[in-house]
Amino acid sequence: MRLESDHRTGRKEYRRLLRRAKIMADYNHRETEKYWQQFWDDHDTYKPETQTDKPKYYVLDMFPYPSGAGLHVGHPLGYIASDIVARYKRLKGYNVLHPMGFDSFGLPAEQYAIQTGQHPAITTEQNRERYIEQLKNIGFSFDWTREVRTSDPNYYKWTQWIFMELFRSWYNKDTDRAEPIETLLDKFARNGTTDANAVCDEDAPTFTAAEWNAMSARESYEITLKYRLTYLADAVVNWCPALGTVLANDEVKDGVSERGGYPVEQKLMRQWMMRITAYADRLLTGLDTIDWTESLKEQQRNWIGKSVGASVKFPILEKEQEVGKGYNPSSPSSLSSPSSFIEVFTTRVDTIYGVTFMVLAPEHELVSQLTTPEQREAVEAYVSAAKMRSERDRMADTKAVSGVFTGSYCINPLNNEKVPIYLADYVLAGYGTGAVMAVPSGDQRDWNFATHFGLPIIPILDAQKDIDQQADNTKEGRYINSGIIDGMTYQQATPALIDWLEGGGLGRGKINYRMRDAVFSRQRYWGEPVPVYFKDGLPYLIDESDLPLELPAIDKYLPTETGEPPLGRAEDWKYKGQSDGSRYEYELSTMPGWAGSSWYWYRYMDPNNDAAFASKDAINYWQNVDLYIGGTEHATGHLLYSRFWNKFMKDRGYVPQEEPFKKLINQGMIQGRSNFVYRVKGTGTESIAPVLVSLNQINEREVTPLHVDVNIVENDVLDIEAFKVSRPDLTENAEFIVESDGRYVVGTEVEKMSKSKFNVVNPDMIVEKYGADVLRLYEMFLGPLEQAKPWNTNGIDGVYRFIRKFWRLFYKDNVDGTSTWIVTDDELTPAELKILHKTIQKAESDIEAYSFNTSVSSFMICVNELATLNCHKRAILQDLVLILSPYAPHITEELWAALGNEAGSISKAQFPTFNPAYLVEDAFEYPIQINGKVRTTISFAIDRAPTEIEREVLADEIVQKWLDGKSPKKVVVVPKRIVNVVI
RNA sequence: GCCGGGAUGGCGGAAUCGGUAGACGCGAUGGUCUCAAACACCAUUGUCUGCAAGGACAUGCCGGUUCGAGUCCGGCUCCCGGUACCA
Repeated sequence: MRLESDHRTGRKEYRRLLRRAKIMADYNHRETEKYWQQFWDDHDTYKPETQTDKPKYYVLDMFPYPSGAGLHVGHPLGYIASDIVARYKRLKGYNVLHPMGFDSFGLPAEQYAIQTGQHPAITTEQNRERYIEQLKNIGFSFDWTREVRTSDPNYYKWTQWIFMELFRSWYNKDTDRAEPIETLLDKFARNGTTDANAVCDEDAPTFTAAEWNAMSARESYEITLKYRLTYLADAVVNWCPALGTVLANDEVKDGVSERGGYPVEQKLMRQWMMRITAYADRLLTGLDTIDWTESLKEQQRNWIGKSVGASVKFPILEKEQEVGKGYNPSSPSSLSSPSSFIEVFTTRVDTIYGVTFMVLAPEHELVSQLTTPEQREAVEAYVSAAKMRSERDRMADTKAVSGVFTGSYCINPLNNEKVPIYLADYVLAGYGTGAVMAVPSGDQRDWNFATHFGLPIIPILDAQKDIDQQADNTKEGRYINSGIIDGMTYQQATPALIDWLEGGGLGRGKINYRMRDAVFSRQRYWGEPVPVYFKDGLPYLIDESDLPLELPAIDKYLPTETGEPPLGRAEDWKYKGQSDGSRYEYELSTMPGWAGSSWYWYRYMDPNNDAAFASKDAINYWQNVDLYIGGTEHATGHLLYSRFWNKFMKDRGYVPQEEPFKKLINQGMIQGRSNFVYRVKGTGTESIAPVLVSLNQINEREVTPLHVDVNIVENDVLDIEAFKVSRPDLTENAEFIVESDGRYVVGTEVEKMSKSKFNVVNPDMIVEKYGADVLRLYEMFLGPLEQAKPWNTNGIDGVYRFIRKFWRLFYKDNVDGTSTWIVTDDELTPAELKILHKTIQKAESDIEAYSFNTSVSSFMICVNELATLNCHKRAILQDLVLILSPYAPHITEELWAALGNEAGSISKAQFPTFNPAYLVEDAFEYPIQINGKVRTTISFAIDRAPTEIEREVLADEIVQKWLDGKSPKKVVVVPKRIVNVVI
């Protein structure tokens, strides 16, 4: 545009044109960013090389669930960090795999389908497209040609295939790995169960080879089901009778369904399970080999919850039996059947003489047998009340003591004492044996229970203190009241007791895990169908050639009238038997959300393979994930299941690495920052117009806070006009009481980011206004990656200014609206080199430490200092462009080309080399402390001897003043750090 | 309840090994430029006290170790994540 100050054009108009022209000449992020995004797409810039000598580097993000609300500013936080690492590693000479995809099965899509009748595949696809568009706008260096979607039949074919492999495998404790089921059958045929050291169901029978070989096909098949790594068992679910469906824990609030508010009860249902407990020990020890944060490893360790203890059998006292009258607890007859004793697991077998009662979970299988007629009514009431409480409520509630006596007794095998049997809901059926031997002197919960029910509290260690006030769980001192261990120490007592118990067949040393086998069925539609059909009541795998078993169409996404899962609605959905043409019922449950995400990092290696989940070549090249970034909320779910499947696949020879994710970083959650306007109470009714008062003008007024859209608020000041337009319901005829400067100041609160709180900030608006580079820099600048923080755009202008200041190192705006390239080839000064190399060093060490916020600030310092020095020299700026490029890929790609390099080639360049020679200092400014407080600073040469420093410091005028004639007690000189004079 | 994490100016945060608390940025205040605004630039900005030089206080709270503690130890408070069917 040509501009002339023409006499016919008024001065005002001229300036208006000038202003427009100036904006145009300034850096235009919209055009530039679009241009390079298109360029990268067109040139497959970020596809890894296939023929290369470069080392590989695999950077992975936890893939998102494509929700209807679209990508919000919290999602990109981790993606930006991983993208910076990916781009940095390319500059460092690695062949980088950096893919993205979608975890596209899940409850919200199904919930939406229930409400609208829309097939979840359709809404999921719409959401996916929106996510991709939003992700592309941010300039990530993903190789989109490798995108995976867990709900795509070409993907879930392999999820189903892995399920089948698990079904076809058992865990051999001798080799400590999973093996094909055939090796187990082989052992059975040769030696029966004697040398089959397997992880299996508790009720798996023992048999000889002859017995095995004589079994019918059905019998032996039934037995193998007890060994497979995926198997059917009863598990507790949230059953809502009114909705006729199983609910997720998320859908249950305060014991009633979130939808409708109907009562929810705990119900046992037949479910597919995963034998993850077989891997408990390897999941534990594997943690020592991977570079994850200690806190995350600790969470997994606690989740697995290995405890070393003993299991002990307490014989049940038959009604007619009397203790001491010919009763022999260790006689074989008293322990002959599983219903003749109660088995407990304890980590403190040494406290067994302190047992004064037994507590069973209300779900314990012996409850009805143990309940005496007099107690039946009370027990039944207690059991049904417990059914209404979730496991978490039961664990959390430690204040209220509740329980009920069954009327029966068992025998403490050590001292033949009669022990009353109670039920209490703090004992969980799923942990240990669902029974606890209660030692009130040593366990606080048992102590509370004993006190409440008036049961005796027996001291067992002479070191126990104040046990009439509270339990004392000490292991110190010597045992008292303790029969065979009287006088022993803890270290002596435990082995002595275990020996005694083992000798009598009454117990044994045992390792117990808190972790339970994982429930793998969901009574849902939008998940992978389980590739199983039922014949005569037994499950069989479908033929591998029939994979993928695709989701059938159904009319409604609800359970059937008879309470079967939604797949029961599918018409004519039956498995066609092999030869005889008969048809069989499919499994009607689907897989849980974590199925598809437990192996997806392998699919990215070779996403379009039809013959395998990924080719051997691809897996052998990429091995495992070098850096994985995602939220801590996955600590014990996804990250544990993924490690489990990975170990299984390694055992079966499909993958080479024991652990899938070498290094893991958790990004903190971005919370919403809600804004509020305040309506004076009593206004805004039908007859009274609303009065809306600014935060600092509320004073004595009674007000109701109302959420206001954060997108019409800037620096906590409301755009009143925009508010009126967007919310006429709240603002019709409204009176606004504003601050003295005319502004309306809103209130704020940190909450979860959600549509209903009007606090969702969408990255697209930021990208449009400030550009993707600014969004990327700003999200990193916000604070440490791993820390949770509320989203707040208050500081984004600073980053925006930084980008323009950076641009002005290259271009100067002219008065006529054009701009001039001002980069020179002048020689560099030591000061400039020092600034540059300080920044190179900082950028490199920060990126290696994943401290992205501090490197952004070092870039700001660098640009500020270069601007102050008026430095526009090519040799400095070219390196600066390179080190900034992982953070701000668009503007740097533009400037890289402007500097005369090949377009689009910055990601193939080399990261500048740091040279420490430029940073050498010859003096250090010592802070001088008097009694730990800095009073002055004095500069000394780097190599100055501490004794000389001490002498000069003491001679210093200010130090003399503080000494006030006294001589110092002590002088601490730490070279290149500090001097402290103690008076 | 249990497990894990966190708390530093008006705000986001920095201080990497126990060594100058508050880098960098936002906001605010004053100024330059402008008819005006925006942009840009300059200066000030933890609190209290003092004319000033300076001094006192200060990293959620209480106590300890140390020449020296935001950092290490003991005891609390509050907030966040997970708690087995949200992903």
